[in-house]
Amino acid sequence: MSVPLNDTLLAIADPTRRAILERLSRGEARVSDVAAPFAMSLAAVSKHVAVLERARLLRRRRVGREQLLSLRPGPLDDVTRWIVATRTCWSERLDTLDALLHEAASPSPRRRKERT
Amino acid sequence: MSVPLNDTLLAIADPTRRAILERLSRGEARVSDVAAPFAMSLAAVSKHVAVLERARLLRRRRVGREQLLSLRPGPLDDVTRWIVATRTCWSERLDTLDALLHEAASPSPRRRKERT
DNA sequence: ATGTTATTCAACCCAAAGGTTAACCATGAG
DNA sequence: CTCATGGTTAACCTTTGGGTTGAATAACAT
Repeated sequence: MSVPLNDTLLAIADPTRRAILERLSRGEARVSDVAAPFAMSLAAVSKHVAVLERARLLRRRRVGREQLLSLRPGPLDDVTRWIVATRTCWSERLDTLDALLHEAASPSPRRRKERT
Repeated sequence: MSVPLNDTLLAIADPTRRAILERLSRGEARVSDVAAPFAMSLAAVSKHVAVLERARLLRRRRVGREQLLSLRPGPLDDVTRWIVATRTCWSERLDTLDALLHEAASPSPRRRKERT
């Protein structure tokens, strides 16, 4: 039942939805509450909430005719994991090492317009 | 010179672009190299690279007629920061705390008054 | 000079995303 | 029952995003 990374990223790659999550990070709220700060229709916010729900980033709890939304940050961990994995795998140090090797190995430096 | 969080998230919210970044995390590569694994035109990949470049997630280094691309993971840190900030602010423990309080404090939890 | 390689650019196409309004369900209040 | 409240759904519109192809640019090889 784990959520595809892409769904998670698509979900948070929108300012409105991030604001919703931030709001929920300060406690439960109804859809209307969450919608209040935005200059858009309730229907639009409802759609955003649906996207976040499909991405398992929030949970709905029906209480009578209202629905209390609460944050479910679990899927965000996969994002963090991807970032960590991508940014630390070889990359940087090896990058600079590579640059050093290139400089050292090439006797004829073409032009040094390159900026680092 | 910092990049808007939204640009960073939009940039990595695409499987092709993530694959490009993963490729670059294993070292520099030319656009053609990066394009090879994909079943799409070079022009399409070139556009993806442009998106990543605008998001400051990679750097281009012109060497003759080729362009060496290398990872620039800096902006990803802002993503991590946002995730940490969002997921740790109140939320979880308070969620469970809230649940506990409801269970413990109200033997007959009819409803919570919130008439606004 | 001519051609080849590496890459971008321009003009399109199509699908998806984000928004709107209006109609539609539920539930709680009177 | 009736009505207002809270929210979703449906139909629609417009903008954006990802893809294509074909021509353009730029550097190197011959």
